[in-house]
Amino acid sequence: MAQPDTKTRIISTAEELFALAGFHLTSLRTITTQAGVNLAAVNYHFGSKEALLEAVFDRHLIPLNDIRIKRLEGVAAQAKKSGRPPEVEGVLRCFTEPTLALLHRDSGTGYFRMLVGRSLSDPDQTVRQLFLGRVSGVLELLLDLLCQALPHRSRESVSLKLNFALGAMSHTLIFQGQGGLLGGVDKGKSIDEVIEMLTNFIVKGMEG
Amino acid sequence: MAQPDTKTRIISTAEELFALAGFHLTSLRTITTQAGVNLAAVNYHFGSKEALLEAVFDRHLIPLNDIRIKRLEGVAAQAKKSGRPPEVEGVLRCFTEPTLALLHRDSGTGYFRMLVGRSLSDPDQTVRQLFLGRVSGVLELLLDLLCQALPHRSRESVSLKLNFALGAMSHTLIFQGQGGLLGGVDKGKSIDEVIEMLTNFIVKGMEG
DNA sequence: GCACCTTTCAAACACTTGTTTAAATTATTG
DNA sequence: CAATAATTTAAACAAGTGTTTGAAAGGTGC
Repeated sequence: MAQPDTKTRIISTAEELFALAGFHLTSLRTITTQAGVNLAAVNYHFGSKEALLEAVFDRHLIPLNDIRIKRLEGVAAQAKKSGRPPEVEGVLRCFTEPTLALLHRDSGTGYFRMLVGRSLSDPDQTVRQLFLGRVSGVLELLLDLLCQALPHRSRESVSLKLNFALGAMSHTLIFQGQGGLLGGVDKGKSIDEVIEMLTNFIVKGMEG
Repeated sequence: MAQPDTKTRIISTAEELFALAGFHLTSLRTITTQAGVNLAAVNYHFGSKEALLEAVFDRHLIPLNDIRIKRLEGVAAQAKKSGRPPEVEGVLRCFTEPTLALLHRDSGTGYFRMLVGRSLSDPDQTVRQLFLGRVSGVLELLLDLLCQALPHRSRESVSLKLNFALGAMSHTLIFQGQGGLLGGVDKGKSIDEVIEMLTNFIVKGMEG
């Protein structure tokens, strides 16, 4: 089978290493060696290490955001047409389902899943900002719809609860599939069960 | 006012910088300069940078764990005496309340709060392991009690939900007090309100 | 064939990192 | 006070970092 081209090989290797060891702890020499390319290839094809991280984010995050936005806009249009506020669960699923789909192994996003999970709380400001800049738009749309779905709650309360939900989500993206925090969690649970349980957890917490 | 001794000054400065910029992105030179001590002081007093991180963790984490364990054991004893399983909310509060108390500004743990919030999902394996090794005992005790409180749920399910709850908690520790993810969250909420809302969120999600 | 553009390569660049050393200073103890 | 121990200091160390350079190699079109 033909090897992917240099650029793709670098992105894939970087994605894996960034997810496992973090952005700053992963050196360009480690990436290029594992990818089987020359050290200078990163700066030639991407310009800098930071630009490489952006490319890693964009490869899967742009399609993911497209899906999330389309679904959210669908729910918004539906609500407008019917004249009734959308349901909390329906709104949340627009966001959780495409995101948690990253947990599926066959989607080829195993390492990207971990990277996303960690990025929001990454101690490195560069990583945080690059990531947040790519999701804040979706999050604001999500927040707007949640406020419609919970008209008796203040925007501050809804925003706070959304933060709780995002924390539960990103934590799950990191640890699910590698045994959970305490180990042995995902023995008896299929990925779809995990997705359903997390969605239910968030919906209950949001509505309660 | 007399300055704290060298060791304490290093720990406090390191705590702040580790929380803000992460363990590996914070150099010993930055720490020692800001602390007003000589570069070699870290290796003299602690032995290594990693040992310094351990000292930072231990200063607040040991007392915190003592409180959490005492409260959990209290609930366990109470349940045994009464012959009835403990309540979910009571068990969870043993853990959440002392932990979220880190959010209070007057406790002098402002930066430690962020450090704790990030440590579980830190991309640096060293940070993760040092932290996890200090909390796994409490987490297992917590899981045991939660299983008693939810006898009709499998241990896997309870463990999974506990992971959701921990994600929401650590996320809150990071972002609360600095505007939340999308900004402007903590305008209208007191810290005690936040603690109550998070506890309620977790309890509802756990029971549901 | 030649010329042109893209890509690869080894080497070096300037810089930062954690750690160590040995001398100088301060504190403590007999 | 003298002597011993504890601490602080400036300097150097070896190793690793992202990036740049200029030459070599490969591909494409005329």
